[in-house]
Amino acid sequence: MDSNFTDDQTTTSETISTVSPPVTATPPAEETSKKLPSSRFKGVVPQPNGRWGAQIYEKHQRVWLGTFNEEEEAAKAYDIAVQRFRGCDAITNFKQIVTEKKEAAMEANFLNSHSKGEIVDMLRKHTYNDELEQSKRNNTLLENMSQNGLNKLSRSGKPREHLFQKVVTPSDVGKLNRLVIPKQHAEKHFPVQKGSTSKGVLLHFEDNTSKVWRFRYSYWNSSQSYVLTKGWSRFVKEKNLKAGDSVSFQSSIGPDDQNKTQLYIDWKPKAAESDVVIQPGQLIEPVQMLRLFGVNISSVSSCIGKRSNSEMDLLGFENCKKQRLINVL
DNA sequence: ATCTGTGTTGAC
DNA sequence: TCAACACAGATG
Repeated sequence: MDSNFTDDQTTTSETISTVSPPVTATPPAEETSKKLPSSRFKGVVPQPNGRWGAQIYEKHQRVWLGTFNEEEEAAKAYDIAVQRFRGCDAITNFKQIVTEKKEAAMEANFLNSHSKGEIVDMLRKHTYNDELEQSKRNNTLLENMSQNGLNKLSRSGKPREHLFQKVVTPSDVGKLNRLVIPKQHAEKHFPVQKGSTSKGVLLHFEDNTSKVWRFRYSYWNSSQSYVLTKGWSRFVKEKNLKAGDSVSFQSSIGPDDQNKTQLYIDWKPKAAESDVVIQPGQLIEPVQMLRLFGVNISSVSSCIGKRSNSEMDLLGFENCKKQRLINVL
């Protein structure tokens, strides 16, 4: 049947032309017609339009990791996901080039401090790299300022749960007075009755100075988007938010307890591409550079750093029981 | 109209 | 678990 093996590269003579012999026509296994080319990477599947999808399986279910222009990018996305999902012993597409212990530890910490859903979301939106870099900078900053794990506790000492983070778009900080909440996050963390038109609800958020912000939260049928509207522009103004900066949301108690959950909002400026040495105590100026998305997901890595429990939802990890705990920090 | 990513199935 | 395949539904 399939004489269409070897989708090798070797640009052999490709008679792409419209030959189409009337005889049973052995499909070229490429180009438009039928068979999509298989990927040589694990977790990567072809898309009808020539792009590549990444996916990983867990509990008999597929978790979609997004689509990518390059096969290699999709493979890298899978690599990141598989390490978050299955830990350090997971098989990846690319060899893990551990540049520096510190870097590796930072990425490991980054992975461990985000839920699977958050990592998947970053991969889908192609923002993983950006967020990782920001995380690294923040870690460095915190490190310089000494003191440890104050990032997970609110000032009042109550434990916070990170809900999600968004890199704000130009329109989020423009004159529209609205912040679009990515659908996935909105429906997970800020449930609202979709049918009940645009009245929305009033949500209270506390910022890192204990100031309380009230935003109207509603669903816009016209754009099929969840948005924070009334009150948002004031936040943008006071914090001097610029496109590329990030806003993040946390909650105090369990995510299910809608009633008593205290919500928090935080923000951080867009990290610069390189350099920018921040001295301890120095004020951080929001960077005004505007980039689209990150370039490539380079060296994924490492399982240095221990995995903190902190998660009830995941099924057991078989691996990772004997991780070397290297203290880098 | 285009494309994503889900439904589904069968192999490993 | 995994990818191949088809296409419903999301997106622009």
